[in-house]
Amino acid sequence: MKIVNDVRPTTMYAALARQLTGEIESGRYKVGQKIPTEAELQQRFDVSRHTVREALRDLKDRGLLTARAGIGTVVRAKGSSTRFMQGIGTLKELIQFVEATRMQVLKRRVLVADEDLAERLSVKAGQELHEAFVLRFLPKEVAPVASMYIYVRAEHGNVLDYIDKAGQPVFSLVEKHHGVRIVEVRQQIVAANLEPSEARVLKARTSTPALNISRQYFDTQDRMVMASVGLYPSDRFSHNTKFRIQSVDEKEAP
Amino acid sequence: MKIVNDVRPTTMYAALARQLTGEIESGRYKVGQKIPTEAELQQRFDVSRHTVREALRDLKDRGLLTARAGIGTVVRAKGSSTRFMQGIGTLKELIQFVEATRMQVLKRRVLVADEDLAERLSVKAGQELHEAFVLRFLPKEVAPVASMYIYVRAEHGNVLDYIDKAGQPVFSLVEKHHGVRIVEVRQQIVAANLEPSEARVLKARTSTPALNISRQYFDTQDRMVMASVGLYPSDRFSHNTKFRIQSVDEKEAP
DNA sequence: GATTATTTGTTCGTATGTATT
DNA sequence: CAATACATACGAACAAATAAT
Repeated sequence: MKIVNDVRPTTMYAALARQLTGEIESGRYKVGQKIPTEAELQQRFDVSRHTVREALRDLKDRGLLTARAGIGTVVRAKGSSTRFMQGIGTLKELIQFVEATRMQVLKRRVLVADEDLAERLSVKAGQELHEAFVLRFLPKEVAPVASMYIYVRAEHGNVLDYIDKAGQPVFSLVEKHHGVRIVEVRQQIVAANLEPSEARVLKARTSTPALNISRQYFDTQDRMVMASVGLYPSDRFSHNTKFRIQSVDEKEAP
Repeated sequence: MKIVNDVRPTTMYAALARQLTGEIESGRYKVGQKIPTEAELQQRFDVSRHTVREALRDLKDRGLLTARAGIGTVVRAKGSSTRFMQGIGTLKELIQFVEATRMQVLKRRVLVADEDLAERLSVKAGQELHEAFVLRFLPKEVAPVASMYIYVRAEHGNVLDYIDKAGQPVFSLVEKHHGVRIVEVRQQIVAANLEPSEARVLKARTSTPALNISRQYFDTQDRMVMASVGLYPSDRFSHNTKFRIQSVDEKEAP
């Protein structure tokens, strides 16, 4: 089992992005201040302007920088601590949610994805999958916060043996046990009404409104590694997000 | 190149992105299938490869495409306008959503927030507010994607005169007209069932499940500047978020 | 299994446009 | 009007991943 916690950048713009991120976090460039121009960065790191722009694009996408023609590129926020629009903090929330709840496995089975399921989980039809049907509970509650189906590929099926014991998200179990790295998570939220059978296991009334939250986890090869489809009754769960923005208009000098 | 929508792109890659989006939505390229190679697109539209890649990058960012070296570029999802409107997980998406829909104002009134509303909107009870009840439509659709109540403080009430004309988010109208700066957005999603009256204006069936999405916009003084409470029927709207995970270098402050 | 062709990914160079000072 | 700085767009070349021979 090989854990590739590969932090060393593989491309030049990734390296540059990392370097700049560090300089922002370390306070060399402060929030509200301008960073050097593209031309200056180009000289300083001896790369082409295109490479500089790719790196800057990365930081912009992550909400750390904003650029305006004629002005320059301004630090919008400094990394890790705050939450940004890109969902960086949302993943942390996801992990926190998992760690704050306990899980009870009700059913297990092995199945082959038909057209419909394959479509919903972003796998090819015919893919063999292991499925677990679980309930999630808050610490002292008797009624579950959510019911959910969890799917992993057949070759990773054994992780489902541990999911109710390890107090960590299923996706990190797969990462640790099988050396894959999750790189992207896609989440879809739709509204639903509880069917009688669903209401029963959730100890809720039939046709209570609920959030249907599906998540799919992808590795570096864009392969679906894990998926979950959950029902969260509206009286027990709400989905909250907070975006911090800083629209840049002007700034006082230091 | 024929552009159907009333939003005219300002740059070539934006035009190309729009064109490709349309071809995916119209079913010319289906989910799971490959689109033409970059070289072919370059020829077909007579632009440089750089321009093609910028357009493809846009679609990838919006989750419609995924590309892999050696394989090609594959349609991952067929975007918005057919059935689902993509939801808002980032500020960029919020602005895109607003620009892609048109707004119809049904009612206006002035009111004073009682305990309950004040609580829900994060203002003090007694605050005077201007309210607009609006519908949001996708281009060419007759049934609205959403109904929503929009609230602004009394001193900014006049912006509600422009919200159906300016093709921009209400919060940026407030920013421009009154010189405030929105710094934080809080969003809450809960599941709901449509009441008969709500179903009527939305042209939907009663007790259709729907997402109830509330957003509150705060300025630098942490003052609620604007708020909205919307109902999004589940057959017309889903809330999609994508987060990319990068190496968690996990160094803690002492 | 090795080689080759195909396709996206990265990197360089250059020029022009647009917004701001 | 001129200088500055980012935005867009053209061109070219090689690398890396994959599929086909």
